[in-house]
Amino acid sequence: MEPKIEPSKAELDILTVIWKHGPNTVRFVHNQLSLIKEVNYTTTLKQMQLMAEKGLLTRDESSMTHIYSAAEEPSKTKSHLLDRFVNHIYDGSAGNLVMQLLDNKNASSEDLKIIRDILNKLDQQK
Amino acid sequence: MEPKIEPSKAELDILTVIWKHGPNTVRFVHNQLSLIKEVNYTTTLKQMQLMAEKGLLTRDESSMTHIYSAAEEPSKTKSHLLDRFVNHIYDGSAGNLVMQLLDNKNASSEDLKIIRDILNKLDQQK
DNA sequence: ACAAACATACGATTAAAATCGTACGATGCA
DNA sequence: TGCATCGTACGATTTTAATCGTATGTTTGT
Repeated sequence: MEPKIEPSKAELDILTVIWKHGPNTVRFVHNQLSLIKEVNYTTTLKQMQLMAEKGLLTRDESSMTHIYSAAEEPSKTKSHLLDRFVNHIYDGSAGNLVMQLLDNKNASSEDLKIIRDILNKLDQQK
Repeated sequence: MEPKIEPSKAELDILTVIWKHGPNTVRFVHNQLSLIKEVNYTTTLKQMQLMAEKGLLTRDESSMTHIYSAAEEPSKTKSHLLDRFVNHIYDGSAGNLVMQLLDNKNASSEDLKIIRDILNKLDQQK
């Protein structure tokens, strides 16, 4: 069983980059982060080193320039975060969450289609 | 325009109590918190005082025992948190979120019904 | 009246998260 | 070869969140 590590805010930013672009160097991640916030290179480096220690990332040290990867499948981590979110904010009810998502929010028609498709698929499975 | 204050973890715990039970005293909130975590009374007090300063809570000081309320409609705050969550974790796509919610997670049949109903309602509005 | 229980206020401390500066080894190339 | 560039390591600091201790006033019950 994997430890349920809660990535912090800054850590999540880094994970997001790696989720999106795949395993990469500190330099690359840092450049991406720089697009959305001002931060020192060594800060990103240190952060990623700590994340590797914690088990959020793994790294390949075979070449001098280390390559960092997400330790878990993105969907697994996201799923875990989603779970926590639903429990904390929506009292564990997925229905409540979706209700607000569709009611209050601007879900695109694509979103609606996707959701409908999923529901249909679930129907067929029964 | 309200300030978009990000409630911290501990603050969210407090908000959750007030959302659930309505405006209440520090003592009451503290007792509820004590059910899920160990914390000193004055810690809860201070936290709520700070939250009032920040504008997360309002308080009625007319009687000696102050009554704290959520400053915003729960749905508004939740909606804001949900929005941030979707943007951060699911790249802004509500569809992606729901997909995972229904695919990976155990959405109850009630949840599914709720979601279906919402979709139908949205259909009719068009 | 007065002690026990409960209230707020608030400074101080502790804990956790995030950032940065500096040292120093590798690499590339003029 | 030597210097600019890029890499990691790591201690130290800063910032933010969270907690607590103590002071002091109010209420309540006997």
